[in-house]
Formats: sequence, C-alpha cells, structure tokens
Amino acid sequence: MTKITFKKGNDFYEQVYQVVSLVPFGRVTTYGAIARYLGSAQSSRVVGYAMNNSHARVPKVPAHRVVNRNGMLTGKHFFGSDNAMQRMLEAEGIIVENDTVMSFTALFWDPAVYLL
DNA sequence: AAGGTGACAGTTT
DNA sequence: TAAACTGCCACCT
Repeated sequence: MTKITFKKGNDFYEQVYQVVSLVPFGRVTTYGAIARYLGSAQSSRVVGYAMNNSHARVPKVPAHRVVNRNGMLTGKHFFGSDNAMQRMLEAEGIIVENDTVMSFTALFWDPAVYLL
C-alpha cells in the first residue's frame, strides 16, 4: 500500500501550476481566480506562495501572467530583474504601466469561466 | 510542536 | 477615495 506523497507541493500546488500553464498567451489571471477555481476561494495567498516555487518547476509556468485582483505586478520582484516580469508581459502585447496591467479587465482570463 | 510568514482579497475606517 | 485591518491556508524555521 504505497500512498504517493509529494515531499513538497500537494495536489493543490500541482493544480495551481496546471491552471497557470493554461493561461493563454497575451492574457492574465489573478491569484484569487485560481484559488476560487480550485475550490478554495480563500486560499489566494497560498496560490501566490505556490508560485514562489514555480521557478523550480519544469516546464516553467508562466507566472508572469498571474497578477493580483488589481492587475498589479505584485510578484515582479521574484523575477530576476525588477522589470523582467513587465518585459515578459509586454512581449505578449500586454501594456504595463506603473506596475499595473492596462485594460486588465479586458485581458483577464478567468479559469472558472474558460475552463471546465 | 508552535509560531511566524506571505506573489491575496474582502471589509471596515 | 484611499489607507488600514483582518481572515485565510499551506509552508518554513
């Protein structure tokens, strides 16, 4: 009886990575949306925490497409340079100004809506 | 084993 | 309207 246990990152983490990987090119989503889609609407902080380890993940999850509910790049500091996250987003056609995604509501991709 | 931390979010001043 | 406070849940020391 071998119960598979992940030393780090429960299913929750895996699911977070999964959802983030599904965010389409040029779109963004929020921590809260992901948490809600996974059934834990109040675990948004945990989602952010999961992203912390996302860099160690392969394939690398597009963590730059995840922002907070205001469209603010709160996690930009976790990318090499301070404006690395912004540049990645801009490379996808997303306008970032003052650490905030412009037209955020239009670019917002809600997994609960587009995912089954 | 217990307490502290955080890439958030919602509510209250 | 903007700033501050509180709840939340998994991880780390």
